[in-house]
Amino acid sequence: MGLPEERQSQAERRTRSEDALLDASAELVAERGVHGASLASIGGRAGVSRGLPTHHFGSKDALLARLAQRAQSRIGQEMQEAQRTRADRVGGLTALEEVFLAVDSYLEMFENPTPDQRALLVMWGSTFPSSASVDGMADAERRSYEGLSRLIMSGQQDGSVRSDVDPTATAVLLHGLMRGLAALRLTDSGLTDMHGVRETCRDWISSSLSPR
Amino acid sequence: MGLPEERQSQAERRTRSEDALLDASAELVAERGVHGASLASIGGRAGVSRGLPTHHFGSKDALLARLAQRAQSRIGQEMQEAQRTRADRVGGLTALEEVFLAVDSYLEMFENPTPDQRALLVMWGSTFPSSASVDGMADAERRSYEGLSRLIMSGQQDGSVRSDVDPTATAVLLHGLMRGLAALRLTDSGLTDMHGVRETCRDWISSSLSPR
Amino acid sequence: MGLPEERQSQAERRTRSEDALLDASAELVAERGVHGASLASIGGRAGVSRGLPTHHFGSKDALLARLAQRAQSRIGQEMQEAQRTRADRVGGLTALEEVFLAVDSYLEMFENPTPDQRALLVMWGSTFPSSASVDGMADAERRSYEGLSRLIMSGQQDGSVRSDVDPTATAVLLHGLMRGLAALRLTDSGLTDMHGVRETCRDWISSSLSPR
Amino acid sequence: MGLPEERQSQAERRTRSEDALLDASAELVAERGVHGASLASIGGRAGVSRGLPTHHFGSKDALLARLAQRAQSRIGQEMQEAQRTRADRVGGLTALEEVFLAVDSYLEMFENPTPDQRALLVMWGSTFPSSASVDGMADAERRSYEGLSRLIMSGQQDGSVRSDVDPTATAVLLHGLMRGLAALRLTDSGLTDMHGVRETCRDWISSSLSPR
DNA sequence: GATGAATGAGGTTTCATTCAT
DNA sequence: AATGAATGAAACCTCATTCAT
Repeated sequence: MGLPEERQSQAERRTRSEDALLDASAELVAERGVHGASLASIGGRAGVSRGLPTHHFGSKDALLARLAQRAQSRIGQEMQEAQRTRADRVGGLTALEEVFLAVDSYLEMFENPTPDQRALLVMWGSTFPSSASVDGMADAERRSYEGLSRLIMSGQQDGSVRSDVDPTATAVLLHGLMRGLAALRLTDSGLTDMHGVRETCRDWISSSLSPR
Repeated sequence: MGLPEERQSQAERRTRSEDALLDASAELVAERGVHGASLASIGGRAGVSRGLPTHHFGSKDALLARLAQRAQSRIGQEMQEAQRTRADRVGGLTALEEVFLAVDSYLEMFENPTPDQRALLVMWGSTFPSSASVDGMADAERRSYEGLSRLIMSGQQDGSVRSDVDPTATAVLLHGLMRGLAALRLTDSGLTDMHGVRETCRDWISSSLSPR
Repeated sequence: MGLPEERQSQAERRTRSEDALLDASAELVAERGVHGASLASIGGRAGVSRGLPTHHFGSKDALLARLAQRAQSRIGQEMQEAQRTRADRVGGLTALEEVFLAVDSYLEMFENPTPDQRALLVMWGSTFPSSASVDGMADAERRSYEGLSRLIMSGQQDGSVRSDVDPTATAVLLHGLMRGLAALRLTDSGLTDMHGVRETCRDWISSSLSPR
Repeated sequence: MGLPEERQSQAERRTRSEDALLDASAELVAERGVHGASLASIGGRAGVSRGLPTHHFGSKDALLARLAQRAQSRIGQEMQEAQRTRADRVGGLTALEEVFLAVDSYLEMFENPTPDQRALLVMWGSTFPSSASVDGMADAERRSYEGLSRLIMSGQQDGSVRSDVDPTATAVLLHGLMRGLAALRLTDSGLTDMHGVRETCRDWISSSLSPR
């Protein structure tokens, strides 16, 4: 009620198109990389015309930025979901347990990554050249690292993390570990024992951060 | 003696040309990425003609493969050098100390990476898409991971590494950690405290792998 | 009275929309040229939808033709106005005085041209290529030239113009002079002394056409 | 002698290509306008590939600038030629006679304009929009107008031009007249009596500038 | 009457590669 | 061995136009 039906229909059509385009983009970026995913191929895979991607998003950069944004927000939701599920089961979580869970649920995703997740990592890889960037990527990376840093500091306050670790360096290390492992998983599909790696991760975090 | 001088200088000139081209390639790949480094720009940066890169290497893929190869071998040499230097100073190294050193000297490189080192990581980033590859990259990655794995197993034999760790999973973890941290350094030039991260790394390895 | 009020307001709204679109078109054609003025930008500048220009005028060519027509008719009215004003002040005008006035009032317009006037000249400039045309432009140009020609002939009859001038060639000359000077004014906004040029024009016409 | 033959051949080939491309550009700009002359069509008309125009000139703007430059220099040469021929015949020319000749030889060109000449005028027409320009056009126009202005002043010194005319305003007027008449010739190919117009021009200049 | 989603042709530009010199 | 002229495919983007709402 409120809006005339036609309006809704137009908006719906637009939303549907955009979602289809972002889905297609995610697949193609995951398969062929940022550069290999041409706007024409994206249109084709989405079942629309070659010109629609530009028409809707204005430019390829804008499309990629939107894709990154969507993937980041979905990953964030999934990780919050994992936190909530776990908290419901075992009651309150210590900060250290939250660190565990953050790393572990991230790695779990990459056992069977969705196109969005793969695409996001591919886009991350495409930002290694010094003059390259994907809009919104740097910010999201910083947020991720800062979140870890805060978590560690609050762990030092609630006693679940040793007080003599450097929160900043530790956050960088965890961040690098997560991205690096996820990337290895993408490049080496023969890396089947991701599960064992996740366990080892947990042990490392425990032995390095738990109070003796 | 042996070859006529003229011949020698021909070969020398060729070698010099190739090195200049690879140097230029490394810089440009580091700056603009694999795709952004055009053969024409490589020729230009090397101070030679547009056609020479193709003439020498046959194709862009071949040039990139050669660049990857050179960078890998240089990095390998530098790491062996570090091992040797250290061994000379303190006598024999335990396997665990070799692991320390492998990770630490790798991270040290990326405090001030050469164009070769940056380029190699950029090329690694460009292999994240499922259908992408740089010739020789996958093999080198596997060798790196297998070397770590062997090192850990020999550490379990010489007693410097706890016997209950999984060598495979641990090698993957270390490998991912190295690549991930190096990549973070490239993407976030504000990441100034790489030194602190290296120390934290040593602590993690120690508390996770040393016998209690 | 007559039409129901609703009908009238519908028609009025349509007229207002069209005028707004033509105003926007004039501005954009003056700024960016015939090709640079896209239908979408015209809709945007007029504060309506992207689709309305096509909806109202059917095609871009038709819109441009309407714009040309409106601008021509406005310019014609303004010049007639000038004639009438002058005639009221000094009584009857000789044909030579009418020629003076035609040229002078045209040039006066281009001291501070309206978007319509600029746009019309821009459209004239876009007809220089041999295969180009703007509907209605050629006819209007011919009418302008023929009017001048007739004026000169009637000047020869009323004695205000020398009898040995060629009316046709003179009309062409005057026509070219008007367009050329207006165009210079558009391309060289530093051409500040249009006023002096107008005076010089009057002198030229006088010394070339007045009986000795 | 001097350069090795191969070098010459390469350079020759390049020169030939560029000339062919500029010739084709002139034709197509004259026919279809600056915008209608696509790089692909230029390549096609020149009998080379679609990509060559950009390859040689870098961009469409650069190509147009080169075309304008070539046309301007050719026109300049042709007008100097006319001056020289005339001076040889009748001995020294007064400044007023040089003005005559400048205007007359320019108009003579446009009785049967070459593609270069047509193209240059078409490019001039494409600069009427306020945000449009062709590199080098504005400068050339200013030089043309300044040359006329200087000519008139020197006519006032040698006594061939009346001392009470304003050299600046007169130069503007002549410049506008030349451009305007040439443009009329282009737009109205039915304007057959260009010859009569040229004579009328001479009379106007004479009666307006000659001392009484 | 009006909107704006969608199409697809066409434009400029970049670039790896081929080849004559 | 080396140059650079030439090709042609493919990329991104703009835009007039069509059409469902």
